[in-house]
Amino acid sequence: MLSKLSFTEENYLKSLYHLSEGGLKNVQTNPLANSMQTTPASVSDMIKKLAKKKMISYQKYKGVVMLPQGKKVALTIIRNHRLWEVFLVDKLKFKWDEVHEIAEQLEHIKSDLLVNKLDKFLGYPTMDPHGDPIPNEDGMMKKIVRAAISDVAVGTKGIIVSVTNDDKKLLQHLDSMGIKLGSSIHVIAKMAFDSSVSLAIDAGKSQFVSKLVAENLLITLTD
Amino acid sequence: MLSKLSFTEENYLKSLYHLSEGGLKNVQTNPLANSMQTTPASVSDMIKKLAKKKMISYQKYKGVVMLPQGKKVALTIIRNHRLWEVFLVDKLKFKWDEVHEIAEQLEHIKSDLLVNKLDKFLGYPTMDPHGDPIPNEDGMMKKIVRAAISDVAVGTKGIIVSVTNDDKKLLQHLDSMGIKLGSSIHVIAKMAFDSSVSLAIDAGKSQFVSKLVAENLLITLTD
DNA sequence: AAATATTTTTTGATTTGTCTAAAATAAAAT
DNA sequence: ATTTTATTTTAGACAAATCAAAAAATATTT
Repeated sequence: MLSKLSFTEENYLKSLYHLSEGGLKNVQTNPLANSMQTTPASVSDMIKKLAKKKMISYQKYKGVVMLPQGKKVALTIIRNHRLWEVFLVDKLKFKWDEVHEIAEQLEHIKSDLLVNKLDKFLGYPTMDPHGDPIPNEDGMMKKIVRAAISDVAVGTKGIIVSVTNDDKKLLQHLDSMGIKLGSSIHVIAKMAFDSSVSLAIDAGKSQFVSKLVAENLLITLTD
Repeated sequence: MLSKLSFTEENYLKSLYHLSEGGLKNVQTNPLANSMQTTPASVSDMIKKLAKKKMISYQKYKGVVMLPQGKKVALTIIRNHRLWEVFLVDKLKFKWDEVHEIAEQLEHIKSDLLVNKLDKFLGYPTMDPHGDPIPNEDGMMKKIVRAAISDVAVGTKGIIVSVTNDDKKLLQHLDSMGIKLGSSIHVIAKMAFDSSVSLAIDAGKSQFVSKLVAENLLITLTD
């Protein structure tokens, strides 16, 4: 049985998961303290507690390695977070940049049934509004390949997952072309002359975007 | 500005609101301890803290009176709770009686914008799945009207909130007709002959119930 | 009004998460 | 191989929320 974890413990495991790149790497005390916005002393204390609960293993002065149970908890929290973000954006019409703080709270609601029903309600999304993959109940997630449109070959298809620039004028420009997060993209042609790119947006007729725009649109490749 | 309150403090205020019947009555330590499933000693401690934060006023040994700020907090929590319950039942298809625990967690998520967007998404409901009224942003709620089905006019719509008889045979009978707490009811017709009533249950096709059954089913009127 | 019972508060302890300052260890530089 | 620097841990303390047991105040009974 899973011993119940506090919000703080869950957040430590989530941070550890990210810093260890999915549990692959060893994590030191200082980076973790930095990531958790706390002191190395507090991290030392918490590490001992998580080790006692078999979530991580560690040797004094040698850093932390995540154990399977700890990874599982972290992936559950990440799954919760990302599903709630989809809910907030798709259903409640939040902007994609307003949802993080609220999802930080919602991710700790404890009920597997709730999250699974939410998943179903949302249509089993595989990606959150920031283009990050959503783990399934078993912690599996699709590996996502991201690239700027300026970097991919002609013929590439993908989905807009990020705009790496929040200039109001750019966002307005994209809006007027019908480009938004989640839009499907087909790269039709690239002009050698000025590096502008011809795109089909949501299977519509193709339009040109400038080199600068193409550099700021990240897509995930769909096949 | 609202000083931030802990989950526990919010729960105390919610309990106080219910026990004081909306802030009208004085509340003693023991009933509050009972309601919070804790000891009188803990209640004494917490009362002092809430008084210091101007949520309540109290005199030693004389019980607690809610102050406007405390009532406001309590009504916000109650609003959150009931809106989330509507979400869980209407959107995620939880059963009526499965939602309380999860709503107890969700009610403490701190974001006014979130709750107001949820309210809109749900179509500004005025009642939760148990037939209790949902306060609006200003803490106002519709006064709920309850009546036996035998007493209401043809055309009335409502939600089953109580069965005033716990005879096993009645409960089995209701079950076989798909009538349960939370079922929505539309009174289609009343027979003068035997005072039996024709009901549409959960917008299904109409069925007859006897005078005796109609007298034992309480609904809250929906419009 | 005194005795008894009930209710409430205080006292002192525990747990969780945190911190600062000091000590211990490891890594880097000389 | 020392010394210096950086990192990590320990020690001791604090605030929040809790509890059991003892003390104090109030209510009720006789």
